[in-house]
Amino acid sequence: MVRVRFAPSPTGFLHIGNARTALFNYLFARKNQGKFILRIEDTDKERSKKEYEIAIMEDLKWLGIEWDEGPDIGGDYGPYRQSERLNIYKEYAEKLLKEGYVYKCYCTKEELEEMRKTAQEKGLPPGYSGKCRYLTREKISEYEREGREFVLRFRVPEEKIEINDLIRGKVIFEGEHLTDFVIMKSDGTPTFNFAVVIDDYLMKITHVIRGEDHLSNTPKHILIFKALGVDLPYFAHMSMTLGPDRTRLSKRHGATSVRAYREQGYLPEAFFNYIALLGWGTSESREIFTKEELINEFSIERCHKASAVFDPEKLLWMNSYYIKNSPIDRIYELSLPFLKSSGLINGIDENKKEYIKKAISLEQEKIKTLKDVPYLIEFFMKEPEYEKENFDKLINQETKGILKEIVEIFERMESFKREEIENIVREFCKEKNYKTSFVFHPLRFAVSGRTKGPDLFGMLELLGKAKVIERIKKLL
RNA sequence: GCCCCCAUCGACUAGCGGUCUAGGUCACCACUCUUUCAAGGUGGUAGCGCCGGUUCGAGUCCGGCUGGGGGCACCA
Repeated sequence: MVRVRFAPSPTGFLHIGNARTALFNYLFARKNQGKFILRIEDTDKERSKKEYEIAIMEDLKWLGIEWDEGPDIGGDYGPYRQSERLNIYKEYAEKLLKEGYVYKCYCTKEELEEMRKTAQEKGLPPGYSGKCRYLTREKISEYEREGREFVLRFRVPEEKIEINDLIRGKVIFEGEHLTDFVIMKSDGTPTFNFAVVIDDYLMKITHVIRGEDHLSNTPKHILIFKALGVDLPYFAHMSMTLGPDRTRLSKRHGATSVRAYREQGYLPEAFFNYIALLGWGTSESREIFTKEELINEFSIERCHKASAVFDPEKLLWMNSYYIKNSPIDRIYELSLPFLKSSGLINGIDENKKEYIKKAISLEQEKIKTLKDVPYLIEFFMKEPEYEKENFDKLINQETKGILKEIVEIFERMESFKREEIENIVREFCKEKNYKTSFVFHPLRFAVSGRTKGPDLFGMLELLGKAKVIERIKKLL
């Protein structure tokens, strides 16, 4: 049984790069009929916030990434919040201490700082020198008497460590480049490197799929797995998500949280689809996939080794593509929050529902994000404002005359259907020998206050005879 | 500084030794459709980082260089 996990730390909103990691794990789990587990890595007490934990879960759900085990729904291998597993880490740390895999280190911040400096000068990694590795009994009791705090460090052996990465193949690290690292902090909480291993082991994780930034940490994890005497999971280190300047995508690059895109009016399925294409692709370079298709097509072997630049432009295109191809009911529902916050509508007015839906559908092909909707249909809901520049360009004695005649024609019409309006207006142009555009443009402007907009006749029909006539007359 | 990973159009990618005069998508440009704006259609600009090898033959295999990224914390 495949078991994978996504383990975010709740120090901010769900980041695009993390969302992609979650997605790949999710796809892999579903593809293999396995379990997808959500674990919250909140051992950093300073930066972890409950509200971010909630936000991350909300955004995952919004994306359609649902988990089988997690802090909110539980599971057989809980708890799923690291802050609630502290005694577990302590237990295993003591076991490793007893067995000699780790030792107590009493070094102070200053001593460590000094060590880093000299190590750097010697061309060694800026890590730990092993000072406390073989302390004498006397020295230990002396430190204890002083009341010095200690951390637990892993005794790194000088041996080759080999990773068989599912994406990268064989990766070899020389043990000598690793220095003794901390597994338990002086406050009794585990470090990330220790907690992941304990959790992955106890939660029976079979495949560790995570970002490439963890590749260099993996030797440490392997060392701990070995010290524990347990089997290694499979490792798969996926490429990073970069900003346009090819550095790791971060706040500097603007909107990098899933939440921001959600609030900007992106559809979850568009975001889901786009992000799957970052560092992964099919042999046909297909672009559009449903969630089910993605689950079907996904394979870890097709994951790219090279990192991928996040391209908001392409996401925008994909979003508009999904909007164009979604049923109007869905677009309507998704647009409601945006219509409300723009003040265009208050509650859900059932009477207006069909009207709004039609308005949206007239503009559907033009919507790039849901946030565009209020502006695009605004003039269907309230009186237009006439911009002076266009007014001067389009409304003059001659066009006023034309509009007057049009009003008269409209007034004589019994019904006011798109086809009829178009026929009658075109006929009018022909009779009077006007170029159609010479009539259409002022007409559009008169009823909508805009020079751009949806299909003119569809717009007139939806607005309705009375409204159309009223608006034109008001202008004359 | 040391270690690790990576390298096809501006971006995402297809390509797993000959079928590549390197294909698709976004963006860009032109044309087209048209009542505006879009959308759509058609076409176009643009790429195998460099140097050596291996081979009858290299984008594809190997090595080096260069370039980019990541890691080396009592952050995760």
